[in-house]
Amino acid sequence: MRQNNMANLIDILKERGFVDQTTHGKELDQYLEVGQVTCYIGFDPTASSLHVGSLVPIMSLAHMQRHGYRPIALIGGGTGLVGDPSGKTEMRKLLTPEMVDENAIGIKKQLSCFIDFSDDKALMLNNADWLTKLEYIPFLRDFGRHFSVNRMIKAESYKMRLESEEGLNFIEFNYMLLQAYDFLELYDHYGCRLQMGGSDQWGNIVAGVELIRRVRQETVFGITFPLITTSSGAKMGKTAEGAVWLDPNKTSPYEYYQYWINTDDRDVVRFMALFTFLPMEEIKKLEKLSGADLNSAKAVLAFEVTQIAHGMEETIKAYYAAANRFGARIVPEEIVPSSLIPRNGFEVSSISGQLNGVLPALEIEIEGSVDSTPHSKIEIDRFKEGIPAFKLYHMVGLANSGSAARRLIEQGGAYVNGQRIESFDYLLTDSDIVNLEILLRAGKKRYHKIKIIKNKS
RNA sequence: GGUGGGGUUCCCGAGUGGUCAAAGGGAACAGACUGUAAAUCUGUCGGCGAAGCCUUCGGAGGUUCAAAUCCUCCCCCCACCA
Repeated sequence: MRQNNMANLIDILKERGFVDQTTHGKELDQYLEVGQVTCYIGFDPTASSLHVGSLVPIMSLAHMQRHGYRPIALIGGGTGLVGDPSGKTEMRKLLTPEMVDENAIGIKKQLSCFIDFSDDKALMLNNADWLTKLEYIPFLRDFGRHFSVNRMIKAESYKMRLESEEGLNFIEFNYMLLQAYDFLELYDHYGCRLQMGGSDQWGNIVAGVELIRRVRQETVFGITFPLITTSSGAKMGKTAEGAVWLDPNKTSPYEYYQYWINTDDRDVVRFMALFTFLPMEEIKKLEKLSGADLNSAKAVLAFEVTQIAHGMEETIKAYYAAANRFGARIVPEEIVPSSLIPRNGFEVSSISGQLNGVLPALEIEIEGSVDSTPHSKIEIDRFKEGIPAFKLYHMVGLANSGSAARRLIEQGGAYVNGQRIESFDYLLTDSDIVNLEILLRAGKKRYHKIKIIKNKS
C-alpha cells in the first residue's frame, strides 16, 4: 500500500485534510521536492499513553515516512517540565521529572506501532536531553535577546491566557523559547527543517523558524494541522469515560473499534482520509453515500483505524464481537476495495480464506476466542445465594455506584441475557447462567460478559 | 508589601443563617424515535439494599438550636498600586 509516487507530499497532506497553515508556500514545496527531508513533531508526555487526539500528528509522521522522509518524534520530556500554555484556558499541573520519564516510555512504545524506527528510518528523541542542561544566563544572552516580548504577548496562543482570569505566569511564558530552541537543536544536529504541530502550535513553530533565521541565517518551515473536532462540535476522542486511548490496557481494542464505528455520519469521509492509509480515490467515492448506507463505510473506518493501532488479530476480534452484538454488516466489494475488512458477514471460512497469506497464523486464533467483549470472572458459588442485579452492575463497572445502577435499572436500561430486568434487586442465580456465561447490557450498546468459573479451593 | 475582587457539586454559574444535596445552563446517563448516526422529546443526574441517615460548597478552627452563608487564622487565583 506504500505510495511511492512522488506527488508532492504537501498536496497529499492537503488532500487528506492535514494542513491548516504552512509557512513559506513555494519555498516549502521546493524543499519537499528535493527529498532528504527531516521533519519533527513534539509529543507532550502528559500521560503514559497517547490518545485519539494525537492521531493526526502521528498519522502525518507516518505519511512522511511512507514518502521516504525521515520523521522525528520528539518527546517533550524537557518542555513537559514547563507546560505549554498555548491555546489553553488554564494552567496545567506541573509534571514531576519522574512522571515525565515514565510517560515518555509509554509513548515511545506506542509510536512504534505507527512509525518504523528501525535503521534510523525515523528517530525518537527526548528534549530533556538538551533542555535540562541549559544554563540560565547563557541561554538568556544567546537566545532570549532574539525574542520580542511585544510580539510574544500578541501571539494568538497566549491571548486566551492573557485575557483570562487566571492569567499567564512566567514559567509558561518561557515555553515558546524552549520549543524554538528545540527546533534549532534539531536543525543543528539532524538537519531538520520542518516542524509540524496542531494549529495551537503556530506561534511556537514560527518562533523556532525565526530563531533559526536569526542565529543561523537559514530558512526552515512549519506546517500546522487543523484542530479536529467532530461534527457535533466536540474535540476528538472524548467519551463519557474520558479520553479514547491508544493503549489497549486503557481503551480495549473493542472499545476503540466501537468508538470509531459510532462516528457521526458527517465525519466518516473526513476521518477516513485522516486516520487511515486507504487511497483517496476510493475514499472520495464514499461522498455519494448518505444515510444508513454510510454504515458499511463506518465499519471500514473502524476496521482500518483499529488495525493500524492494534494489529489485525485484535481488530478481527473486535469486529466479531461487534458483529455478534449488533449484527454483521455486509460491506460491498465496491466500498473501499483496498480495505481488508471481511465483506460477507461473519462466516469464519470466508474471512480466514481472505486473510490467508496476509496473516497465516490468524486462522487458528479465529477459532478460539474471537469475542473481545469486556468481561469479568465470577465464581459459581456466588450465584448459589444469588447476587442482586444492581450490585452486579456496580461490580462489573457498568455503573459507577450502587445508586447509578439502581437508576439504570429503574429507568429500564438494564438487560440480563437480552431480557430487560424490572426491579433493581432482581436476584441473579444459577438459573441465569447460560453456557457458563451471563451477558449484561446497560443501555443500548454497553455490554459486559460474566464468565462463570469454578470455586478456588 | 498595600488595596480590592474571588475559590460552590464533572464544567460554567446562582445562592449571603434555617424552606439547600444547593437555582439555571452545559456535559453525561436512561427511555421513546432510529441506522450501533444526528436532531428531537421525556426522565435522571453525591453516597448508602433508600426508611431515614451520612458526606459535600478552598483548608483548619469557632459562634449558633441551626452555617455554602457569620467570626478567626491559613492556602491559592485575579486586578490595580508599590
